[in-house]
Amino acid sequence: MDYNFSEIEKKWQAFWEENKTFKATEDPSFPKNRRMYVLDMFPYPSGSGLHVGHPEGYTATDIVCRYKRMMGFNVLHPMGWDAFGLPAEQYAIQTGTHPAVVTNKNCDTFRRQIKSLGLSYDWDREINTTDIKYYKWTQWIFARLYNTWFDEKLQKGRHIDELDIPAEILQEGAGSVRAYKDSKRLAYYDDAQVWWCNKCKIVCANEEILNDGSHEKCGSREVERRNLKQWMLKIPLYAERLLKGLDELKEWPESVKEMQRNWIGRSTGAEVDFEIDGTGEELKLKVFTTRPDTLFGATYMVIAPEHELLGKIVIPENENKVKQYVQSASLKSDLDRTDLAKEKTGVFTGRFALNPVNGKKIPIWVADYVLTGYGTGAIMAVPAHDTRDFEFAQKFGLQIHPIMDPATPDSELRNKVLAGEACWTEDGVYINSSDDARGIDINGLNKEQGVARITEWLEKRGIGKAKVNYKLRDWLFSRQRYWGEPFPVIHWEDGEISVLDDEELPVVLPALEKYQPGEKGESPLANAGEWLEYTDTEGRYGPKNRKGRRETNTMPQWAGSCWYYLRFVDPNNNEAPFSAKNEHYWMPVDLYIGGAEHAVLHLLYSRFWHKVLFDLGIVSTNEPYTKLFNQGMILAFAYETKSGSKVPSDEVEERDGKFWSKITGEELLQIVAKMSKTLKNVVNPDDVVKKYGADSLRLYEMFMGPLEATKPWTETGVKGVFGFLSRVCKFFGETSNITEGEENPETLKLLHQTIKKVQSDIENLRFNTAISKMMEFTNHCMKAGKVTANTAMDFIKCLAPFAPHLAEEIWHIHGNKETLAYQSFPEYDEKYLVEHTFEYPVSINGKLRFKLPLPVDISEEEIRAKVFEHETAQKWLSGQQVKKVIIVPKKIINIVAG
RNA sequence: GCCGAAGUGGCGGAAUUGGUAGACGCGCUGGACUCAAAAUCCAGUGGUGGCAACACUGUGUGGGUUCGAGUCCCACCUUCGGUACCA
Repeated sequence: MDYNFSEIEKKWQAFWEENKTFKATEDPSFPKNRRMYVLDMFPYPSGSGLHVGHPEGYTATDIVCRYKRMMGFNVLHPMGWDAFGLPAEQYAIQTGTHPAVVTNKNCDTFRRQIKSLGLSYDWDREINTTDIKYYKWTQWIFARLYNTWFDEKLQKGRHIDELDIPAEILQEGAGSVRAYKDSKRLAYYDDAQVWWCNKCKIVCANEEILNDGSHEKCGSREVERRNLKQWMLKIPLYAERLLKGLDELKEWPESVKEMQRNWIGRSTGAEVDFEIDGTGEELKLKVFTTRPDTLFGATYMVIAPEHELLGKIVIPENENKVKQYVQSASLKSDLDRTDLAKEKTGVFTGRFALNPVNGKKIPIWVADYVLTGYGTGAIMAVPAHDTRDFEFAQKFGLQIHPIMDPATPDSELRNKVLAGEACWTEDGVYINSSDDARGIDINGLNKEQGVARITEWLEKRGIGKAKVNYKLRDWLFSRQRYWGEPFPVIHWEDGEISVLDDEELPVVLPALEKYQPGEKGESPLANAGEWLEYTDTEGRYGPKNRKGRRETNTMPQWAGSCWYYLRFVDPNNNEAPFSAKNEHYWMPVDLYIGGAEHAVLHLLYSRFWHKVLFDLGIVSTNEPYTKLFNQGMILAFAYETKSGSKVPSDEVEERDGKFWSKITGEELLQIVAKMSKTLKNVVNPDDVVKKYGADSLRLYEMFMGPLEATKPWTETGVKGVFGFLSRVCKFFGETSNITEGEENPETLKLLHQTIKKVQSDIENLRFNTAISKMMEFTNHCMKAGKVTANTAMDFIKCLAPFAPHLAEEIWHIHGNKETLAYQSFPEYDEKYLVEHTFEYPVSINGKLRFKLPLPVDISEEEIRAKVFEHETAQKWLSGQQVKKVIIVPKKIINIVAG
């Protein structure tokens, strides 16, 4: 039979759609361990459509789903759109088109393209984060976050109504109670630092700020950090839970867990208060340190340029200098600060602090190597035992006071450290670390003992305490954009804030005439006229007829993707985000596949929301995703000149295995690079489907290499698997190749090997080797000429998850009426896999000399005898003495002689 | 700098986890079919030497452990990804 893929694929896609073959139902007859929820990271539907990178993960999950259905599982496999995002909004600014129009168009393209690949999604569950029926529930979840506080003792989020209000707060009245509650909520509204472009008058993202401190879009250097009122989420409160939870995730890649651990960045140490000298007030500077044991070596302090006490600390004479420094620091991008890493900057405030362990006066500096977002925004500097402090002290001629005798055999290094000429951060024995008057002495102790002793002393004196610190910061959860979920929030004219009751949801995005940002960098929603106004006619949130203004910020793109996996279990529910029944039925997600770029942020944010929902009893599992897998990136060949400049792929021609520029005639180098518009090396799946069919595309994506590897796309590779499918079609699609009676034992053995290999490779997501085994089997069958119907059908079932269209077609050619999708996957029988002989490789002194087929059940004695009988063995052993014979049954024979 | 992953034919990649290196596919070479080409089919294909049998050599580099190392250990080199002064 000719392989008419386009006809076959059209036919079966229509069949599956008409028959709703892949519709998932909450059928109670499947026990929990026979249900499977397989999820892809849903895409942002960009205007350029799918590229061949998308179907890689989608094909992998599809193979697993189709296989699991054949294994008798009830499978949930949904798809949707993460459709809020900046490009649609920018298009709206330029053209005045509502972003929803563009978004829907893009979704249509994505849907059409994905459907053309024959992926077995249940399209009745399609969701879209920009759908009002969806984002109503995103707002609902935000309201839950707002109304939750974190009980440190129970390590659990609880409803704000369960918060105990201290008696003194109660006494102060309703205002204080409200403020107290607000200070405990997981979501809060406060000043936060954002990048601000003075020219564009808008807030910009970190990535828009270039290395030289200029704004990517307008090129001006008029960018600075500004404080703006923002919504923030207190994710650090869940740091410990998020960290511990990683240990339970046995089926997550270790590398992803490691990245999340580093991101959370737990470190233990102490907070210490330093008195500030001579301000006339009782001012204290709080620092966090992981090395409280080195307090005796603290010779100066550094505070961040943004530190709130800076104004009070600076002495009048230094004010100008410091102001200038702070100003220049605010103009630096993070990368700029980094570039200056080797060249540390800072200025002296003119003020001194008192070292609590010995009362010595130490200068307070301001420097941008101290960050306001980490710890307390201030450090004690111990140049003798901290590399950065050492560099800084050397540059500015600050005192270096060693307090630890290094435990090192390198006496030169040791002497340098003791002379204050080198820095030592490892363990050793303390020196110069006692103060009789204050009753503290750690001389002679080691690091571990020193940390414990000093921390205990600080706590007893009430000037410090042991403290766990996290790198993880509060999550800035608002954007000054139109195309995002509106916050269900009212700002009252009296300054109070309310989150709307559930009955008032959704807050629908109003249509606008113009999508330009509002005055002072506000979201375009600030132009929404009447929509902005809110009057509390019923007195729901306070006094009757109080007037307010709606929140004009919107939520970031993360919001919709933080919980979409939950909506899929019950996507059309209008009463709740999802029913408990369906949540119990499907959750947690059994397999989650997506790109490695989401290893930290998306996965951490979504675990955070999930844990809050778990604490509130809204979901039943502690973690959302049982097994996670990161697919690798698909790259494409690109070309560059000798000098390294890139040449678009359509300006390249190949001659004699070399590459030449069509324009300059210069010889070019072939390199492997990310697909990009500028390199013109983007491969569109539509073209591949048209030329070779969806089954070939699917198969090639999987055959290229291991799923997790990054690998380059080649069209000749697609041709290769296309050839394979054509042979399959030609041989198995032809009923005259089917024979009656017993199957040939060789074929039967290879068939059962194939079944076994395909099965275990799918379970382990190693699709490339499964495919090569099927190729081997097909090659064998074509040589054999004929196979039995059983053999052919078992093989077609193995192929079905990979190339479902062709498999269905062949299945039906052989007279079957039902869809192949729910036929049971063949079982292999060990009895066909048993080998009766084994061809032993025989090595002499580790070098392979000959091969010797032997029955597997003979004794070592017999093997020995047979080996020494062999003429090649005699040749190599003549004149040698045999010292040892190693026989590993069914593996190898090695003779040691000399 | 630090963390992580990886270096195997001309190319993408296999290798039962310490036991025959190069499965499978691409490419290439030769042959069949054809007036010819494409397609298809058959055979060969790590390198060096040899008509061949065969021998030597070979998994980034240099050491080591072992009867035996692509796989384990030590040092180094290269590439890719992540990260940015984290106190």
